[in-house]
Amino acid sequence: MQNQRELPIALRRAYLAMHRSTDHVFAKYEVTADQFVLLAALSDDQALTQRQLGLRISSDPSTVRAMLVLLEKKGFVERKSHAADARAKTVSLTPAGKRKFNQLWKAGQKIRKQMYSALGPDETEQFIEFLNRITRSLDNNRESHSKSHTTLKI
Amino acid sequence: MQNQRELPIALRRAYLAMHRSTDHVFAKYEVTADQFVLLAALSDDQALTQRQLGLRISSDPSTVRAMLVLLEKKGFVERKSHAADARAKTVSLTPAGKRKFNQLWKAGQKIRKQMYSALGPDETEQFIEFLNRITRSLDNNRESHSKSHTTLKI
DNA sequence: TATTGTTATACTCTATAACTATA
DNA sequence: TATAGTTATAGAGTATAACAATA
Repeated sequence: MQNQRELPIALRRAYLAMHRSTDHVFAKYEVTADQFVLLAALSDDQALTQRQLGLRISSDPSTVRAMLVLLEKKGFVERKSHAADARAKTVSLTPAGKRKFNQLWKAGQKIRKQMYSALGPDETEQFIEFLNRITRSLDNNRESHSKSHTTLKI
Repeated sequence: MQNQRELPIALRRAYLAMHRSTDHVFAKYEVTADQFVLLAALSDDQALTQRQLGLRISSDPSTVRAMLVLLEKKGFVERKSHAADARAKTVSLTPAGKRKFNQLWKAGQKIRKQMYSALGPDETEQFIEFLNRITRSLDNNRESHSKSHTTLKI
């Protein structure tokens, strides 16, 4: 184990560089990088419950709600009560939300290209695997703190 | 270039996992993960100016100031006017700040160990290099937007 | 003229705890 | 009893723009 600081610092720097570049590019579309991540999660599926959405984007229920309220105001998402479970709400993109997501996807192209071109194809694959291993190693940690290991059926 | 979402998402997840685990562990010490990063930057050197500190921890001048105000209130850092440059201020750890940093360093040991043990020694080195390449590829982008390329003499 | 830092301000994300309604 | 989501509340980090003092 080399210098014990290097890895965390490098991870932080890379993430922040990505996050801020993204925020910067998306500023004129009036959407944050985090909101984009939320829209992207919804663009995959027809609809998700708030809880599912929170798991996808690694955010708290109350954080998810705060974000949804902002995005609802802008008209990009809509919430309906879930057909089968009256406690739950399903979240989905509005047509305007889909258009916005497509815009953002294009606007973000340059950044993604920069990131991918920093690594060769094999390296990219390996890099992603490393990231996922890091994530798993830390998630194992948090399991012992969280209550429900049950309903992770995403 | 495979699925264009995978890399950014994996990077985000890994960073957030690290950041939140760290925040969680440090909560009882009443220091955030970001504040820890600032203290760590100061623990290397005798003193830094606020501007230098901002470059180290990838933060805005006004963000740095906000963080320093909080840490000053807790008695962990002190600011003095710079001997040679009356505009600048030098920031350094107080004795209490050094003690706190040492505490935090120990408290964070488990998380660092988890991260490093997810990768072998060679993999770790490679992973850090990949991260740095990603960072550089994005920083090149931002150069064109920022004013001063001159004084990056850290 | 350029740079260091401050101030005022505002916004997003985050988190906790108590709560309602439903399962 | 457990779960989905809300509410109230608070705090941290972030960023911008105008500013004073100094280089």
